[in-house]
Amino acid sequence: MEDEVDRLVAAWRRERPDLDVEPLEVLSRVSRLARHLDRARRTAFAEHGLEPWEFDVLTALRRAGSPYQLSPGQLLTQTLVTSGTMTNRIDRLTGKGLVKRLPDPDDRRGVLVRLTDDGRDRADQALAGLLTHERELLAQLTSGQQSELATLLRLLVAPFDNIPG
Amino acid sequence: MEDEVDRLVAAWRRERPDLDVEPLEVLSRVSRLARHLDRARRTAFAEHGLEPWEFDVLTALRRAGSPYQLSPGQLLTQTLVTSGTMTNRIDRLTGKGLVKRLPDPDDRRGVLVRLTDDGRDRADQALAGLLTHERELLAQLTSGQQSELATLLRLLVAPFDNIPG
DNA sequence: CAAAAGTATCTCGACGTCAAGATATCTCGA
DNA sequence: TCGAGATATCTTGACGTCGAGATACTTTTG
Repeated sequence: MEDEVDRLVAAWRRERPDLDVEPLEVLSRVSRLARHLDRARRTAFAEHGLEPWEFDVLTALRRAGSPYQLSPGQLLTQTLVTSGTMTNRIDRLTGKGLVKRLPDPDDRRGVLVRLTDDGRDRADQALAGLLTHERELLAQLTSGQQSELATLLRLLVAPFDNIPG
Repeated sequence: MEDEVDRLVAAWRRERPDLDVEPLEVLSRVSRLARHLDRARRTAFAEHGLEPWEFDVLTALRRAGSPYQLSPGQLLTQTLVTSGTMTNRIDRLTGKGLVKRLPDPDDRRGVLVRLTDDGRDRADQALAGLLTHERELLAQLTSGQQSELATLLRLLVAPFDNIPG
């Protein structure tokens, strides 16, 4: 089965036969697949009335474990957005009743963002829905191929995740 | 070597031991790797004074082959942005002298966007630079592992690329 | 040939993000 | 204890994208 990257690589080999475009076979596929996944996730979350960014914030809190609260600072290191963006996001999630701001008892500069019961339920439901959709996508691969793929991808990601940057 | 996804999966198994989060082992790694690649590309392109979106447009024209021209409509299907965005991009690339608009001789509604000589050189240089950087990232893998990875990824991407959507 | 439908591109207003700066508070050494 | 610097969060203005609609032209239909 051919994909867009096969066509992309063929075009480059025609126009730039002097170049070795082999790296694109892996890395362009990673980028394109990620874009498709983003769209699929948007669809999956919409079934639960959530935007992708809402899912990101709610699940970060959910993973923190009871009582499901983190500081805005912790949230922005986990979600890789800037502080202005996070303030805006917390405002909107508060407006929807999915999180609430509490004063940090130990630091009067700080606040704690806590999941409401509704927020926790929505996060749990959206995660279950996401996993259902993702399992379908992976049905293309045998279980052995899936772990092979996970292992190879870990080799590529680990340098980024472990060397600060 | 452990990565962030190992930690993410461990957190979910602790908080939601009832769920099978296996799909995240593959698909979260794809998304995270893609995000890291975006940042690495931004850095690589900056060495040639280009933004990622500029690279996307210029290389689409470059791959079209001589005389390096496409309609705005063809460009927006290739780059997956909306028409308003493409108009804006062509405006800015024209301002930098990397492309120019020509009237379409066969359709007076249309225009053709053509690469200038400078634009073609910049696209060629940026592509070569990108490939150099990407080869370094892939040095983690043997050549055999790279083709294995490409094959597995193609299986996942192909359904998106071949079924319209 | 004329009207209707389709197509190509551009315009415009709303929105989310970022980056820089503002404010309030905390920490630590002198 | 006081002040300098660090820290946590929020505020603000600029920017790029999207999506809906406008405009101009082409194609199809009767």
